[in-house]
Amino acid sequence: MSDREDILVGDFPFVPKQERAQQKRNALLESGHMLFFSKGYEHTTAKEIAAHAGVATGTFYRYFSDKRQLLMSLLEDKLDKLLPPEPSWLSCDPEALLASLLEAHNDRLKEVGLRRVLPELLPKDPELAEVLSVARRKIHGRILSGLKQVSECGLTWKDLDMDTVTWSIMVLAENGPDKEKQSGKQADYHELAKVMCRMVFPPDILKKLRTEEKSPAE
Amino acid sequence: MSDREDILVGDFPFVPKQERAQQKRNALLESGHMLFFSKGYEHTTAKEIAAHAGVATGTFYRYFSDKRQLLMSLLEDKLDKLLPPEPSWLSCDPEALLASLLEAHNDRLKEVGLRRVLPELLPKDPELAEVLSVARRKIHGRILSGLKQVSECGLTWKDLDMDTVTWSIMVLAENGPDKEKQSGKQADYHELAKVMCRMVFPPDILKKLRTEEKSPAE
Amino acid sequence: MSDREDILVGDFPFVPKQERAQQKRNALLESGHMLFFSKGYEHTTAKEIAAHAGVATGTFYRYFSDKRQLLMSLLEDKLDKLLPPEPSWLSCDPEALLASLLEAHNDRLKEVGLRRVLPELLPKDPELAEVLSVARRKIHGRILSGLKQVSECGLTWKDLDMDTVTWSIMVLAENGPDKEKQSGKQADYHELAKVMCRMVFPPDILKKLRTEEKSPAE
Amino acid sequence: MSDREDILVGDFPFVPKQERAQQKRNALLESGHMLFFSKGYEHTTAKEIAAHAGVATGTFYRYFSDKRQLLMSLLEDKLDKLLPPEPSWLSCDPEALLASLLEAHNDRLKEVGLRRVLPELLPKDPELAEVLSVARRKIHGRILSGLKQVSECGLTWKDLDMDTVTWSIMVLAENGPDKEKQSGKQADYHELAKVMCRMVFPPDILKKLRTEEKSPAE
DNA sequence: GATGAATGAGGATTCATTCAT
DNA sequence: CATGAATGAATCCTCATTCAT
Repeated sequence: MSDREDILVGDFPFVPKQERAQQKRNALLESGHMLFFSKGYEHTTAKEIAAHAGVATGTFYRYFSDKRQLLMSLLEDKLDKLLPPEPSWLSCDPEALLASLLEAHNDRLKEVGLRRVLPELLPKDPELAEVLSVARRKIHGRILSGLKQVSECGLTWKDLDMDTVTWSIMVLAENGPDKEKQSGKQADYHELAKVMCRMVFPPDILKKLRTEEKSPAE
Repeated sequence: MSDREDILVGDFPFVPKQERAQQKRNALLESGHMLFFSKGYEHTTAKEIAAHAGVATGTFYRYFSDKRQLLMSLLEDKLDKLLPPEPSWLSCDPEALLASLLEAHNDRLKEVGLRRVLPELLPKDPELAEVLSVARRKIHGRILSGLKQVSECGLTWKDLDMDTVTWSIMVLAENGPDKEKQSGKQADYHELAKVMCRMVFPPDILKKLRTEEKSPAE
Repeated sequence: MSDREDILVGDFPFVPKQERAQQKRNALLESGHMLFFSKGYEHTTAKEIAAHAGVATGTFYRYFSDKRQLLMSLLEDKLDKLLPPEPSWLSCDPEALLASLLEAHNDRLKEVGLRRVLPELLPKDPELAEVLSVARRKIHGRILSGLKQVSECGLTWKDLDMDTVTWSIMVLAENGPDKEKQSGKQADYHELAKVMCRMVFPPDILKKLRTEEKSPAE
Repeated sequence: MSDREDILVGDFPFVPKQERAQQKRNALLESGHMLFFSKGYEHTTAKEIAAHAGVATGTFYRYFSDKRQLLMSLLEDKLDKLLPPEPSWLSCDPEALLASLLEAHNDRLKEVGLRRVLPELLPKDPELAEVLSVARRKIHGRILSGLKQVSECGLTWKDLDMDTVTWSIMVLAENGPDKEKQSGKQADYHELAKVMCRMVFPPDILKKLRTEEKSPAE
């Protein structure tokens, strides 16, 4: 890939094997993702994935031991990207924070893509279930840790269990945007953020937080 | 079927054909339900359902044209039972009301059983999606109508959109109890009810409601 | 069946079992015939035959040991009816005779109905093949015997083998009328009769025969 | 593929994929042909065909979408080979000509092999019927065209319809040789040729034709 | 005798996975 | 390493036949 190499070898297969391989692997992952999402896991054949990725059927099995493993690789990829950033409610407008939390949902569209296939597999695949469970616990933990910070400052409802609140936020965020077609009635982002904030902050405190948040900027 | 006959023949095999047939049909529905729930739709074969119901493979096809049709029958059965009763927040302790709403979830265990298979099929089956969508709209409408009553009395938060609140309640109720295994962290009923109430009522009004509710009993 | 019985029992199930049974048996045969003809043997189910005959599935098996046996019964019925009458070429206009031979084909429509299913079964069923073979030999024999009469009078071509001629007539008659759709070009009855006569009689003899034939009537 | 290569590599497994595939496809066609012929279409399973061709069940479906398609391919193959050569009655002994026409029957054994399954399928499969009809029309046309030549020279019977004669020849040729088992009485080639000639030529003309035909050779 | 529900073997077809080239 | 043909187990579904009522 260095200049010299280019000069020496010209255009000859200069893409290192590794790189080519990675390309193929990724193409397969992409194809798998898209096809699993659009047709479901069982209805997607290895042949299709390979064809869609532009490789031969057999090649699929050079990169993945089987269909399931491709799915697992997909999960590893995606689950990491799902982890929301450690939220710090105090440093910004809480509603704005939730905006980002819900915006993270855009990337979560992909996860939902995976959620599409999970119900199909979870009961048959305890390992998969475990992987997923771990991921959700991680997310839960991160949200909870943020809530605890504000909670310790006495800024949250005293009578609500932060654990339950955390769980509620998570569930609402997960089911929010794209479930619209199922419910017929879609939740709008802004209103949803307000409802979530209400679960966390008493109205007066929230008002103060939103005001203060502007001050530091001054 | 007359009284006398009953006395004379007791329970002797006189069950009418129709009844026998219904029994079998139900056995198949039951088996389908359980197997779809525990193994997923795709992983359940007609043969298995039949075997589990104690009949031969061919018998399955006497009662259902195929797996999908069994699922649809299951849905028709269950969806009706899912409709929560029109809630009247004023006539009782709101938290108690939510208790019942969440308790209705026990029956909903079955629905959740179905929900288990729905994500697997919804994208592939627009008809199914429509059926489900109608059902959810019905539920949403019923909850919302209850909220509007209290809202018109000025008892709810003025700054929250009741539609969004309705949707949140529905989602939380749906995902509540049995998702525990996926989230690792389970929501406890009582706390969940409190959170839900907070989305609807300002704390002082809720207190009043709960107190008043006792008065009539006095 | 006696008068007295009629008087005694009035209108009560007075159709003797035997008669009722015969009716059903015939209904089944009819239905079998029609369905085998229109859908083929393999594609016709016992259930269909029964339904079409207005009886229950099980009843089918009271009258016939199985589907095949119904077919055999059908054959016995039909094959007899196929036997053409002993032809006597001298007693009438040969072409008129062939008219009747070919007209007998109208009734043979039914046989052709059977021919429809035969190719399907012959290779699997040597017994059936034998039955059919016997029938064809019978027909062949009868035609041949007629030809021999005129042949012995020296009225036929001397250089043709009557056996072959017989066979040709039979084949042409069998494949004649209704095969039209397959050949696209249909044979017309009258012309076909002329061709057949040419295989048997020299033109001058035929002319004489047709003239003489009128004389006796005078 | 150069000469040298051939010499060097000999017959080493260099058979191109295509060739191997063709081999298999042909094996399947062969097996299908033989089995359809010996057991009938309905009684032959895809599995059997595959087994007989020495491949696995699934392989069958790589080459043919289903049983029916294999049959259609068979037809395409065979029907072309069935077309008899344009006959020219004047250039040779008519009976010799018919010899060849009937000898073409050897290849027709195969077609008859197909005819074996056709009656089974024709009524159920209009497309198949059409294909066959076209083929028969072609054959009919070719025979007729030959007859017209001699007819225009005034060499044929004046009172017979050449169309009907054509049709008769075709039918006799088609049903000739292998129907023996059904009729019990088989037509012998030579005699059959004589009968056919009689349908076309008056005896004296035929004699002349056969004599003339020798002169040119002198 | 009649009924029709139940049976289960059997055929068509698909697809994950392997392996010779 | 890539290829894609081959495999054959597994599924869906049908239907001839039986048998309890």
